[in-house]
Amino acid sequence: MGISERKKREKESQQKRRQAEILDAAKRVFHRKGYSAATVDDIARSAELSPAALYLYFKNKDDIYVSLNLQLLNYLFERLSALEKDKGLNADKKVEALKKLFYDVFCFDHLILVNLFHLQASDGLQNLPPERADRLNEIASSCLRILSSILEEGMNQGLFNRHHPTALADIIWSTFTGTVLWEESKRMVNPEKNFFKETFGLAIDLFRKSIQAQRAVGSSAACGRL
Amino acid sequence: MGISERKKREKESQQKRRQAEILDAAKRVFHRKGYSAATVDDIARSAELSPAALYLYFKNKDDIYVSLNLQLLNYLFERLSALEKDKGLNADKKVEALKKLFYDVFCFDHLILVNLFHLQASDGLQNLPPERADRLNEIASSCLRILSSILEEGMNQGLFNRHHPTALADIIWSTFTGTVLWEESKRMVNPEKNFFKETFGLAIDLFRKSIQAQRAVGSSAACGRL
DNA sequence: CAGTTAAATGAACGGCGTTTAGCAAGGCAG
DNA sequence: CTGCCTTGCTAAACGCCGTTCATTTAACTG
Repeated sequence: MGISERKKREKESQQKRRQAEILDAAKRVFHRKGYSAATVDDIARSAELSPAALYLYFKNKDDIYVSLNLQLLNYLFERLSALEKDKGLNADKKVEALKKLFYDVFCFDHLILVNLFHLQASDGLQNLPPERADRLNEIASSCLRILSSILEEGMNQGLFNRHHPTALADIIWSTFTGTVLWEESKRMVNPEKNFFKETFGLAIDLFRKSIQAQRAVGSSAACGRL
Repeated sequence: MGISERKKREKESQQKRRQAEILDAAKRVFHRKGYSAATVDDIARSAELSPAALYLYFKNKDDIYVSLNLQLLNYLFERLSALEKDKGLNADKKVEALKKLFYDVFCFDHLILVNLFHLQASDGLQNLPPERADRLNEIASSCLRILSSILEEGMNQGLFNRHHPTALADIIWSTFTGTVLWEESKRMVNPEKNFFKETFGLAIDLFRKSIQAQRAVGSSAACGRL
């Protein structure tokens, strides 16, 4: 039984390795050709497998694609978790740290990121294995939850004016999403320019300023939500 | 010659009418099924034409789609133009008016809007007739230009702190894009909820507050109470 | 060596965007 | 009316691509 155990383990790890190989190949192809132009044949060839083989490890093309997105969301989640737990920073500093954090996520793989957002509100999520769709939603809302808890922390510390934390988190996320898409779109005309870092950095700076409680000038402190 | 002129005119207007009919039919289908699920057959059936007939009036499916988006962008452009020229509002009030303006654009056709943004940074724009692609870029950058000129006006009036106007315009546009996508994405889980107006309104309020020159913060603006 | 299982494939299927060759109807000259 | 041309449209076919299935190959077991 020890032997059959080992075999089972080896089999599983072998399968995971294949999956990872396919994902790597897919990533290369998606990079080169974009989502819709990349064919399953391309991915298969890049992975040195037959197209049919991919369907032993993924349900369909979208599934491959979403799996790549999950890698990226996982990275985002890890970074956000670490930031949330960081005792050395107050909430305001944490918001400032979002500049670098999201920039790193952007650098992690900005092409995948663009298509993640495309997927976000599209109809492409309907024929996914439900387990994968659930995981996607779960991790996305975890990230949002962390954001809003950081903001709430700031309000409780008296650093930020009171607003609905969820709404603020939505705004941060929307700004991130929109900036990635818009800057990427501009890059299709001017491929060499990349202003994501500057634009998003400025957006976060303005955002911080707009929610910071101003102790000296009393009037703004009364700002309430809704 | 008068006769052949008239015939020519009649023919052209007849063609335009067909185009408009097709676009209306396409709009209905895209609404019902979304972009990728909608087939050319669906659109043709809805327009009571054969699929092949559509290709007499549009280059391909994407072309039909982009033409719909152009209608929407035109609407946005008209509204922005009117706002820019409005003598009754100072720059700060104009920025505040963006809340309603963008909300109206959202209401104009939020499903088309979502897909406009999908298209924005995707590879779907490569096989368009260049005339259409140019028009798309042209109108989009016109809108951005108006935004940034409103902001610059505010800076010159001493209402706003100095920033790169283009960067600020990008931020507004990105926030709009991102909010539409994110709220639409949330609506796929909870179809009855729609927080676009509130979220985007708050985002604009915060944005205004963050760029307002301190002195000028009089009665009108200060806190983003909705 | 036979039997079983796992991994992978080649070939085919079906949907869909697109193209092409050709048809029907109306105008117009003779 | 007849033959011909133009205009607007279509039926059928093409080709690409995602996906599936029957089959093969290889490895392991007893």
